[in-house]
This record gives sequence, structure tokens and C-alpha cells, in this order.
Amino acid sequence: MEATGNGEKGLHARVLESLGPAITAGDHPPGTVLRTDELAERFDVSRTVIREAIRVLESMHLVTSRRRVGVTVRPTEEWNVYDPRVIGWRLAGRDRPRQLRSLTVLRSAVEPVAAGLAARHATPAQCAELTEHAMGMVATSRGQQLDAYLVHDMAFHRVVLTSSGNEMFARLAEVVAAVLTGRTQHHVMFTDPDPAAVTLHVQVAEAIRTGDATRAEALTREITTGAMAELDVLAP
Amino acid sequence: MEATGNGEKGLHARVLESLGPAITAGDHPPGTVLRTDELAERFDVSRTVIREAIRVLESMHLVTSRRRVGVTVRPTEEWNVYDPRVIGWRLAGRDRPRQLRSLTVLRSAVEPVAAGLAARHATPAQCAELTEHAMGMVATSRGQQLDAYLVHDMAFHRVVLTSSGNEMFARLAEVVAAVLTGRTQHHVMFTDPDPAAVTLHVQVAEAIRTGDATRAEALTREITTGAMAELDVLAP
DNA sequence: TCGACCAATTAAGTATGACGTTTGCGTCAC
DNA sequence: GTGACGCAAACGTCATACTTAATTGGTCGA
Repeated sequence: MEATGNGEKGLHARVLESLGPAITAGDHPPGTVLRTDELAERFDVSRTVIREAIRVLESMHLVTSRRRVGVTVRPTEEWNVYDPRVIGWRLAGRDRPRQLRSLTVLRSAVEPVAAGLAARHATPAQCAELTEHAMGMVATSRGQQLDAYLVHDMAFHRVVLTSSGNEMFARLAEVVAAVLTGRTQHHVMFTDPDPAAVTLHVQVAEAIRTGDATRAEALTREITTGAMAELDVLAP
Repeated sequence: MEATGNGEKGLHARVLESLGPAITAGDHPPGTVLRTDELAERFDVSRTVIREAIRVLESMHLVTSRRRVGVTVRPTEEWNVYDPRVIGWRLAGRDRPRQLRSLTVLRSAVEPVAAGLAARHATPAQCAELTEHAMGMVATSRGQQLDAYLVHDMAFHRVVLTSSGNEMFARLAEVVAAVLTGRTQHHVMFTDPDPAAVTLHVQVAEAIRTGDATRAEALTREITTGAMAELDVLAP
């Protein structure tokens, strides 16, 4: 499935996939004005298609559309930085390090609290999933199996966030996944994960299973603190 | 400016302001299919306008648009719950209590960390603003001045979040403002704010000013914990 | 000279009708 | 009963004409 990814969706989606990254990357700095007619010509589509793409960018607060003036790129501070697509575009673009740092800080705030809640709300099935993925991390933590390790790592944190029972936390799962993926990609592919971190994950799973909220929160805080420290080492 | 807010924007925006709340309130349960032609007739606008509104709803993951089937309302778990408009609609609708609780939990995770960061990054001007609003809270904490108190309270937390230096945190300011507003509206209008909470705000301002990150975080955690306890009392 | 008012221009907003494309679903043959 | 075929329904796209609002600039008057 998924073909080559070059273009199986609608035209407006394709325009969006071109304009969005361009704006978030700073190719069109805040204050830049885009004319719909010009865009229609540039992308060789009708004005209708452009307008639909603009509506979406507008809903992300990336641009505003005003009569007699055109489509204006809004200042960075007004962007909807929680929109998954904006996050994705920025992670793929120029200020990826900056975005990665913001998200890691957000993680450090949210995940410990989520783990504490999970200790009180996780179902037996979720606890089983947690230990399963923690074991998977242990099993793949040595011998250049970073890809397999990453899968378990992402799944582990996803289960923690969803087990918290808070919908806002649950929706951050994909963001955390993006951060973890980004970290792995930045790593030199020959360094195995930190054994201490692996141990912490196992302990978090156990704390949640036994309903020890305080311990789950503290341990998760250690994990996220480690992630931030790691980022400081690799940071440009 | 801003007129009366009844309807000075485009037609698509008006359609959105009608469809969005209806969907988030559950008037069109997940799985419901809407036809664009039908909507065009119902709102007495052209299909173009409907399509633009649908594109925005689609970008919020509230609906999906598929050929031969129509516009389908997506399950609740897939909604972009961080979109300010979705938050606003849900706060105004049926499951307001649920949304208020989710957001308060999010606050309890984010604000303490933000306060800790603010202690290290806040500029003198921001520190001045903080103490100013803390003093304002003290001044308005007695004698049925809840409205004036609310203004200072919202401003205080906004400055804390922006002073953290993290763009993700800063963008939560309006969400926190919505929560605080909601809390005040639920309060009986004759009960003055909790004096202990007021004191805590003053102490947070001082901790941030003196750069005591640990203390700022701990004190803010007390504030948010209090907010959650308060919610438990009033909760249905 | 300065200010206020008016008109022209420009680009987005809206409406409409036609055609293209996908795809669910029924039908028919084997 | 199963598979292939084809119709039709709904969105997707396009082209065009018209409407609306705001910027610009110029003119007129105090």
C-alpha cells in the first residue's frame, strides 16, 4: 500500500504538503504575502484548490487571508504548534533541533504525571502490554538492534500515555513517538541504548502494575530528565 | 473593535461556527454522514463554502471526506483536542465538565515545570509583571471582586507560561485562561478566592524573581493540586 | 498646508454549472 | 454460490462571472 507517496491524495493535500513545510521552514518569512492567483498558477491548479489549502493553513494559524491584501504569513508565536502536521513539518525542516528541544521539555512535564495516573487507572491488559514492551526493550538493548528497540520504546510510552485515562495526554503519544524516532535517527547507529534507561523502563512498568503512583512518577521523571540531558550532549 | 461578534466574518466561518459545536457536542455522533449538497442547501450557501468549512473540520480530524460515501464524523479519540477551537467548542457544549477536568490535569503537569523554567529564564520585566499581578490578586481577593481577580489570575499564569521560554508552554496560556474563566463562572459569585491560593501566587512570583526554580515548581504544584481538589468538590 | 472625503483599483469571497473520478453496491452470467 | 461487470452516487476539480471590502491616491475644501 501507500504507493510511492508521491501523490495519491487530493490536489489540495498536495498543495498543503508543499506550502506547509515551506512556511514552517521559513521559506516564506512572517509578513510575506501570497496571492491565490499566483499560487494557482505556480501549482497549476484551480483557485478553488488553492483556497481550500489556504483555509487549512489558516486554521493552523500559519496565515491569515484578508481582502485586497492577500494571504499573509503570521508570526511564529501565533502558530498552532500543537497541530501534528505543524510538528511534523518543523521536525522535518530547518529548526528541527529547536522543535525537538521544545517537545522534549513538554515530555518531561507530561509523562511523569501521566505515569502517575497510569499507576492508578491502567487495566490489567495495559499493564501486561507495558511489561511486554519493557521486556522487549531489554531483549533488543544490545547488539545494534536500535530499530527494534525503538518500536518497543515508542509502544511503551504510548501505552503509558493512553493508560493515564486523560485524552489530552493520550493524544501526545504520536508526538513522543516522533521525538523518540528523531533521537534514534540522530544517534550514531552503533551505540546501544543506555542500560540505565532500560532498567528504568522495567521499573516503571512494575510500579504501574503494583499501583505505586509516586514511584511511577519519580522513575518516569528520571527517564525524561535523562532524555533532556542526552539532548544537551547532542545539541548544536 | 470586534463588533458584536454576531457575524462579520466570511460565510465559511459561519458554517464552521455552526457545524463545529454541533459535532463536538455530539449532535452528529461519530459515524454520521453528511452530504455536501445537503449542507449547502441547509445553510443556504454554495457548495464551495461548505467544502472550505469541511476542509477545516477535516484538518481538526473531526471528519473525513471520502468519495461516494460523504463526510463522516470521526470517533472522538481521533479529534485534535489541542486545537483551540475544538477546546472552546467542547467547553461551551455538553461535556464541559469532562473537558475542564482534562485541561486541569494538563495544567497540573505543565505549569509547575513551566514555573521552574521561568525561574531560570524570566527577564526582569517579566518578574515585575508577575509581582504586579500577584499584588493585584491580593488587592482583589476580598469583597466580591471576582472579575478583577480573574483578570490578574489569568495574566499571572500567562506570564509564567511565556516566561518559561518554551513555545509549547506559552501556547497553553489561552487554555489556562479558559479553565480559570470556567472555574470562576462555576463558582457561586459570593465566595472570595481561597486566601492560601493567593499567598501561593505571591510566593511563586518571589521564587521566580529570586531564581529559585525548585521552590517555584513546588509552589506551583501546590496551586495546581489545589485547583484539582477544588474541581473534585464541584464536580458532577 | 493639512485634513477629510470620494473614487478607482485590486485581490479575496461567493455562486454556479459542468465534467472527472472514485467506489459502494446491485446485477447478471457462469 | 461466486465472480466479474457496470451503473450511479457522492466528492473532486475546473472555469467563469460576479460581489465585497479595503487600500490607495487624488481632489476638494477649510
